[in-house]
Amino acid sequence: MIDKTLSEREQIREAGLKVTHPRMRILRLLEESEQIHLSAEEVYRILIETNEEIGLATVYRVLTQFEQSGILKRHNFETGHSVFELDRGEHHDHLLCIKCGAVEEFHDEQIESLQYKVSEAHNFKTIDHSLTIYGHCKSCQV
Amino acid sequence: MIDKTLSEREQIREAGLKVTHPRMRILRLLEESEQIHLSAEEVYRILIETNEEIGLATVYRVLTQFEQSGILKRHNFETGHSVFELDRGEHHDHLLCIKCGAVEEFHDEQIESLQYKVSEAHNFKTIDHSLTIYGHCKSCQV
DNA sequence: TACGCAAACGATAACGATTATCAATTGTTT
DNA sequence: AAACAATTGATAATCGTTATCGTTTGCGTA
Ligand SMILES: [Mn+2]
Ligand SMILES: [Mn+2]
Ligand SMILES: [Zn+2]
Ligand SMILES: [Zn+2]
Repeated sequence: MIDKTLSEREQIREAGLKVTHPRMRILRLLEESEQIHLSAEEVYRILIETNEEIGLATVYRVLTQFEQSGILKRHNFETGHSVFELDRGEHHDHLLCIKCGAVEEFHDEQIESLQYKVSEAHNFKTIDHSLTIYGHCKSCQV
Repeated sequence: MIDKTLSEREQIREAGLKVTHPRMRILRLLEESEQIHLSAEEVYRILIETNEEIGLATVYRVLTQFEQSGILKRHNFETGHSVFELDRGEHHDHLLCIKCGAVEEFHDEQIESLQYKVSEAHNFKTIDHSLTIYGHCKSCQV
């Protein structure tokens, strides 16, 4: 959950992490990217293109740290690699186009509460859930 | 979708595959296992314990073939590996205990139809979806 | 039943994403 | 500015899975 009034520097501090060049650069990148959902490799590639000398290991490490401190959300779509996005505080689920890779977001309160009901009916204590709809997006239909 | 009246031999034939020893053995194992959801490594380990000389590569290959021909369903829970289960014809989703690994199944027609609505609202053509609730099962709660 | 041959097998190398290692560097506190 | 733990980046290692390839096998045909 991100308080948008916090600067990158403050967010990193709040996470209990030192404010280093790689961390600042990666957080800024996530905030400024057109693409909301980015993989570690994509973040790395963007850094390289910006002539940043940041190692791939650092990218993975920082993304994981940001996830653990709540700055980022990690998603394991069925693409073989994790993707990350800033935690904007509002839970949502995803529609993923299996043709072009486009990701759309949605939130449906009814689905959420029905999930909770299901969970209760099974005496299950929900911690998290993942709902992804796979298919063809509007522009990928024939 | 499995026609339960078909023997293993017939199911494999229907899939357009030769009836080989490894395929028969793996299909039978899936049908006779207490555990509904099994990973490739688990299938391999069970075969080894039964003194079957079936290679790990063959296990992966056969599971994938069975999936492609509709005999099995593959799930990518957030466990780092795929798990497989017989396709019993009735779609369902899962509750996964992150403590003991137990998997429970559920089906909620309301959730299904709401997902369809969401999909429609986004001009999205649904092909598949994956809904998994993560948490603590009844026996893992303090 | 034996033959022929594509299909399938199993050992193992290779792969892609991710994590671990470790010497050198850097941020923060004094 | 010194001191020192935290962090970095190059790279080795790991893990689940897939590709390779010489050998074996299922099965349609003679
Ligand atoms: Mn999202
Ligand atoms: Mn199931
Ligand atoms: Zn698309
Ligand atoms: Zn449990």
